[in-house]
Parts: sequence; structure tokens; C-alpha cells
Amino acid sequence: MVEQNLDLVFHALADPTRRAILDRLTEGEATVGRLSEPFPLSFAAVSKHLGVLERAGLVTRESRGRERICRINPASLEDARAWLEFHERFWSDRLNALDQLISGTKDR
Amino acid sequence: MVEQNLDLVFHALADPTRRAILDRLTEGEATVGRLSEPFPLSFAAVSKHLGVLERAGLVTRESRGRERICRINPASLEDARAWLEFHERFWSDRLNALDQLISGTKDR
DNA sequence: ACATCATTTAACCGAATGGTTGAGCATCCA
DNA sequence: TGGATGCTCAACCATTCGGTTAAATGATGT
Repeated sequence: MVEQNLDLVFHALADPTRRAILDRLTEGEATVGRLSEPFPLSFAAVSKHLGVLERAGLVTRESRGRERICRINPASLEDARAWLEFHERFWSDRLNALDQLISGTKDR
Repeated sequence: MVEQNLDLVFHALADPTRRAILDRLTEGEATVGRLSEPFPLSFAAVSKHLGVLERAGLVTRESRGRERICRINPASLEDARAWLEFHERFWSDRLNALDQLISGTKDR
């Protein structure tokens, strides 16, 4: 559940175009057309990227007339950030202790 | 540079097997063989996963005799965590302001 | 009604991913 | 020396990915 969500979120974030889209969305909501402007990509390609972001829960698309306006949904980021923060902190805290432990016990 | 590193790190984290490997490595260093034990995968598959993690800078492999011992390198996580934390905080801070802005320009 | 605009969907393509098996390379040990 | 062990590399396969163009859907405006 959370695990699979992490798959989707990390996968979505692993693409520079998608991260750029998210960056752009931090300036405020935008339509698909407006979002695709800065990219040398087809309209459809950006729409696909938005699909990936939406499936990961990072972005919501809402129909307004014939446009679809996109917004960021930071909630999904929280899972990923929590995972990273936990692991990073865990490792940082343990690093010295681990080194000592390792050199003392050898692998077994 | 940082951007490309984010590609590699997020991509590496987008796979449950690789996250499990990282989880396992938090318990201490381990050889490739030991790491592959809990997975219903071939040895070579796990070795490949470790390659992905290593290329992302998340893991280091060091030869020790005929074994290769793997360790976590939390430094690379930092980039990803920083990216996420910045964006999440940015969005959280902006969310209310955005809502107001939006409901001001359009009815709600 | 009609043409146009905004967006998605479908079909397709080349490249990358995640997996396999099997060969190859060091290293350890009897 | 020779055989087993630990691991990587190469070749292969099916699936997914990121992109394209073209057709389809749906709302707008005249």
C-alpha cells in the first residue's frame, strides 16, 4: 500500500521533465497547455507525464470547461520524504557505531 | 549534475527490491550473497540491482577477498531528501495562499 | 450547426528495465 | 594443482518507458 505508492512516487520523480513540471506548478495552478509550453515536447507527451504524476498522487487534474487545470498535491510527497528522512537519519546516526561494530565483529 | 544525480537516485529508489536491499543494509554491511538470500531472485539479478544502487551513489561495494561487501552511503540520499523537503515545505506553505488566490480569481 | 480549441487516447517506435541462464574470473582451501 | 565459492558479465527475452503522430472526445463561440 504505502510500498506501492512509494514505487509510483519515486518513479514519477525520477524524470527531469516531470520534476520540472512540478517545479513549474509551485508557481501556481496551470492548464496542460500552459504547462507544456516550456518543453520541446508534444502536447501528448506532457499529458502523459501528467498522467504519471497524477497516478502517483502528486498532481490533481480538474476539469474546468474545456481546460484541465493542474495542481500540486504535496501529500504524496510526504511518504517519500518520510522514507528518505528516516533512512538518512538512521544511517547518519548509525554510521560511526556501525563502523566500530563492523570492524569488531566481521561479517557473519 | 545534481539533476542527473536525482534521476539516478529516484530511479534507484523506485524499485521495491532495491529499497528492501537498502533496508537490509541498515542492519549492517553485507556481502552480495547474503543480500540476495531473502529474495526469490537469481544471484545475478541482485548483483544488477546493486549496480543500480551503486551508480546512484547509494551503496558502495568493496572487494574483500573473493567477496564484495556492500555498505550504505547516505550522502546521496541527502540530495533527494533535500529536493523533496524543499518542495513539500514550499507547497505546504503556499497551499493556503494559493487557495485564496485561486478562489479570488475564480469563484469557488 | 459548425469550426475551433484543449486535451486525451490509440497505435506505434526505439531504448531502457528487470529478469533469466550460462560462461568467465578471481579467490580460497584441501 | 585443482576444485569449489563468490561474484560479474554477456546474451537474450518480455515488458515498460518516453516519445511521436493521428484520430477521438468535449466544451466554446459564432
